[in-house]
Amino acid sequence: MLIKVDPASSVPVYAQIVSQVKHAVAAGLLRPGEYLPSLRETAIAARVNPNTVAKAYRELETQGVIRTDHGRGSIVTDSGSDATTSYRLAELRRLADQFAVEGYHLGASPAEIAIALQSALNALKPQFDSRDAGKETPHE
Amino acid sequence: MLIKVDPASSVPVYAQIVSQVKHAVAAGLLRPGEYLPSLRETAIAARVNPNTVAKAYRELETQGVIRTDHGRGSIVTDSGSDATTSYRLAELRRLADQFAVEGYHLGASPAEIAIALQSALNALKPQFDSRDAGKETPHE
Amino acid sequence: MLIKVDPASSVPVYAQIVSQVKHAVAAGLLRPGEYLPSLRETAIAARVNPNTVAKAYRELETQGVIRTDHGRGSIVTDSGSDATTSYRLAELRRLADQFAVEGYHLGASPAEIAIALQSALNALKPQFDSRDAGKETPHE
Amino acid sequence: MLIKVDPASSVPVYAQIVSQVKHAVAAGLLRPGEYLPSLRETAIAARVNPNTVAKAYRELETQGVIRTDHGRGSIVTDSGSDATTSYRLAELRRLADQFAVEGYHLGASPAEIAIALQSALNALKPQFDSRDAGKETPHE
DNA sequence: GTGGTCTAGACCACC
DNA sequence: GTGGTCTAGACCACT
Repeated sequence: MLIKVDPASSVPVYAQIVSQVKHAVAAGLLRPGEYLPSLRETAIAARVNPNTVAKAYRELETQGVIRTDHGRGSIVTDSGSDATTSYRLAELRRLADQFAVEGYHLGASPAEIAIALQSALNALKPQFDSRDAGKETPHE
Repeated sequence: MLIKVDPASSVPVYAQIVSQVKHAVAAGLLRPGEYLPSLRETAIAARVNPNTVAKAYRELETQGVIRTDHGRGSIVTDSGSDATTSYRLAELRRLADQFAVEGYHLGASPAEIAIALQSALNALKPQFDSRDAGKETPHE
Repeated sequence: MLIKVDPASSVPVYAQIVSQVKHAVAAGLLRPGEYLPSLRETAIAARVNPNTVAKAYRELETQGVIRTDHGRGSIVTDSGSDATTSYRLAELRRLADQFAVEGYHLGASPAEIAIALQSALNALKPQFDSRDAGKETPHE
Repeated sequence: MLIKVDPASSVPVYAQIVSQVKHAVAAGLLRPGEYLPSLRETAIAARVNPNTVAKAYRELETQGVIRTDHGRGSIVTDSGSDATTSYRLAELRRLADQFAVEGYHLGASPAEIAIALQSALNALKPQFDSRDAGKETPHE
């Protein structure tokens, strides 16, 4: 779990950390139940202030990706949001729309856009599989 | 071309305007060559400070979506980015990856994610078609 | 709207501010639509660091008591939580239970406890009335 | 006497234990003179560090709810605070006020709030009765 | 003017 | 050891 940050970027450092942790979880580099590196550890590794990491971890907690036990550390909890289905689908549609529009303005064709997504989904396939197995067929 | 803005959102007002104009262009509500509503008009309609709209228009100009003729107004120029192909594909891949990860954390399945995208692309199909016709068959 | 803070208290300063703003709203000293004093103003008045006030305001925002417009300030929004009824009742019951237990351990009788509550509710009566009027009989 | 703890809660684990013991006493699950489960027992049952339980018991002793006999265990002593009447009433009023304000922000009506309290008091009625009998009619 | 981000560093609470 | 609170002060983004 190695976090790298670009302090010159316009996207806030804490948001970069949030994004990287979410990617790591989705990519299976961090598994549910596993501890995240401690605040200070991450702060040193990423060469940022511990407060900044704290803010990122707080944000991850409100998003339901991790859970923090005071005095012990932060644990990956994620196995899908527990939001209502209707909210999830609406949100998904919103993100899809945004992605499609960005693709359009990049000059890509619908086919190119769809292929790019397939490629991204394939890269995450193992995580989807193991999660969905845990959810839908717990009888194994 | 009606612009609505949520001042309490964490995404800056000017960025909301940028995003809405880009959506309008991608959706064909604003066509290349057409004038945007004037800065002042937009400011009143959206109940925001004219400076904020000015910033949004400036940003759109930087992104190559519109062109501003001093004293006359702003015209839609966009018909796809003129960035290099390799940059476009890399950027597209980055966006796709991000979309896939967000979908994962929302608890959606790969199929649901792909379907959401198809649905969004279909909604924009007319724009893609007319643009691609203009691009690929200039022999007309 | 005067905020006072006891830095020696075991309850965090930011939580003291949250509590005082909520009391002020419930008491009608701050009315929906009104601006809160700015971060810096409050920080100076309460003799605390602006960051501490910022944390309090952020917390009030997540609780739905205020709404913050970037660059403009924070506005009182509260006219009752928009949580689901079942959640509200469960939460209310939890708080009531806690209050009753505390009363027991203070050595108070059930009658004393009920009277103390009536007294507190009476003090807030005008606020309840105006809110409920706005909600239930908007035909006036 | 079964203690359950949520390590991810923002209220400290030791405070959760304190609160639960107080509830148990108020609810009559633990009666004056009775022994609490041993420190170690509780630690194992609640899956927490024995030091944490020790801190909770120390706090309960300070509050006058239990008494610890070295080497023998902890006994419930509580049958109401021995604070002065004026302090008790002031404290009660403070708690009532806080409860009323929280109820207001939850969107509840005064009637709903009062009813929630009655319901909570009724659940504790047997304890109040037996305690008050012991206090007010020691002539038996 | 407003609030937001980040840093540096002290001190505390919890386990 | 862990995370949480608070301060001081710089700098930025938004309106």
